[in-house]
Amino acid sequence: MLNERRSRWPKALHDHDQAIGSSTRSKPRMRAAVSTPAGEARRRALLKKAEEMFLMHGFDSVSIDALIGEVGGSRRNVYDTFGGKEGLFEGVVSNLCEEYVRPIAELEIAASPAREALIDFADRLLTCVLEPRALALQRLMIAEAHRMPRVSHAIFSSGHQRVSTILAAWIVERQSDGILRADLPPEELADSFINIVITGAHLKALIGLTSRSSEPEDIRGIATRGTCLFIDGAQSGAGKASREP
Amino acid sequence: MLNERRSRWPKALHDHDQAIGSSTRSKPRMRAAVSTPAGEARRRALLKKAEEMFLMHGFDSVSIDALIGEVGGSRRNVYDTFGGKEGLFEGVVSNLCEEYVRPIAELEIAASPAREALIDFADRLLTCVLEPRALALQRLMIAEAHRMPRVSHAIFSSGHQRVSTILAAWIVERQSDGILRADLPPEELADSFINIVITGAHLKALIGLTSRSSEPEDIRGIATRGTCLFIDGAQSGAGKASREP
DNA sequence: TTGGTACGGTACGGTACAGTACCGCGCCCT
DNA sequence: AGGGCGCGGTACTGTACCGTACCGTACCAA
Repeated sequence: MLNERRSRWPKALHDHDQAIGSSTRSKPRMRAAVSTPAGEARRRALLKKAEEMFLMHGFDSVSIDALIGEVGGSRRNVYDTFGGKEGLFEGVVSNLCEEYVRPIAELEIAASPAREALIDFADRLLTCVLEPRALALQRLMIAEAHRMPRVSHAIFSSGHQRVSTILAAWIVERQSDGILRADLPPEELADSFINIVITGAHLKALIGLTSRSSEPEDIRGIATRGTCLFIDGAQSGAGKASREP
Repeated sequence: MLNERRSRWPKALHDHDQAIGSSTRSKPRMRAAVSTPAGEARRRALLKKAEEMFLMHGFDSVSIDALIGEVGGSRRNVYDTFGGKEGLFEGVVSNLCEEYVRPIAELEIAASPAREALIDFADRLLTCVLEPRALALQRLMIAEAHRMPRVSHAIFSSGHQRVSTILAAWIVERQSDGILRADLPPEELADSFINIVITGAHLKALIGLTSRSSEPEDIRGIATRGTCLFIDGAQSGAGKASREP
């Protein structure tokens, strides 16, 4: 039916790995996990190069032969270390996700002044999101969503959820300070802010439509302009003529 | 090196197709273009099924055998009619692009009242963009951007450019009416509007993060809320405290 | 009727890849 | 020093697919 390489792969290596040292048969050549420091170094080298190649070309277009040709070593080693191509891919994606999500989860917003705090927040968030590796990872997740739907979903929603929560908490306080209008729920304001400031540039960059953004000054400009418009619409006292029950 | 099936394909069929009926040699079995009405019907059936399968699974994961298995006929016919798998793909994508871009290019905005006109515009635009087939096409373009960068680029930029132009023209008039603030360039306001109202939902839908949007009432809600915030920030008289030279 | 044409079915050639088996070398530990 | 283990290199097996060649058949026109 469909191409979908995976259909050819046997379920080996993980269905009957009850014992390693017992060796009831001769020697099934089932090498143990990484032990040697040299092995660990090779493992890291494989991961590093595989990461680069997967990010650049996607899962299907990278063959283990090509990887071996770049980083050296033998195919056998890849299978023993990662359990196959998918295992390698999962290792790569796992590392990348952690690397991508951490700085976003650690973002904070200064309490005041509101405008500068928001601009700064948007600036740092945009910088995280528009990082070339981050963009490549997200393209990879979109392209390979059918292969790992859970992870693909998680990486986007966790990032967005986290940011939205941080921002909504900050907005609640600004609302009680009387700085931001209180007639809109903080979650909606947070999402609007993200949409205004982040998502446009994000989508353009994902698609590759952007000419040369992701330069720090461009990011600063996007953050500043978006924040201004948002504050004008969200500050206390706005909404006199445009809201209806 | 890399998988990239295309590297195996010869350049045939389009490099030396000077004459069809001349047949200086015996019979190279180069069948003519579609002539029979039955042939046309089969051609359309092939396009239709190929479109569905490409949209669902992407280029690489659809084999001509699978297509033939679904729609009947022989592989030979596909090669004679479309000149190979890539020709078939281009035909599919070409049809889809036209179908996708036309309603967007035909969008218009009522002159007034501003709020309702914007909401209505956003509503119709969102409806176009969030159409399941449109989303599938865009995912396909993202996934296959390396195969047809020109088309992939064009479909996004033409849509965005067109919308931005329409909107900017409308904004200019509202600015001269004194309804919208005139201290910001209309293009910037137009892009901000698109970001607020369209892009967030668009990106979420592309990624598949959205739970059940693209229902008409959801789209209406997104359009309404986004437009309200935009108008509050963009209407004349806003920006008293947040802009700086 | 007869010849040609359009088309379906099958087989073939060629390529690429995943995963496995086997051989042999060098290093480390005992 | 010696044996085992880790590991690289190569060959092999099996699968999938693209593109083409060949053959047989149904249908249409002269």
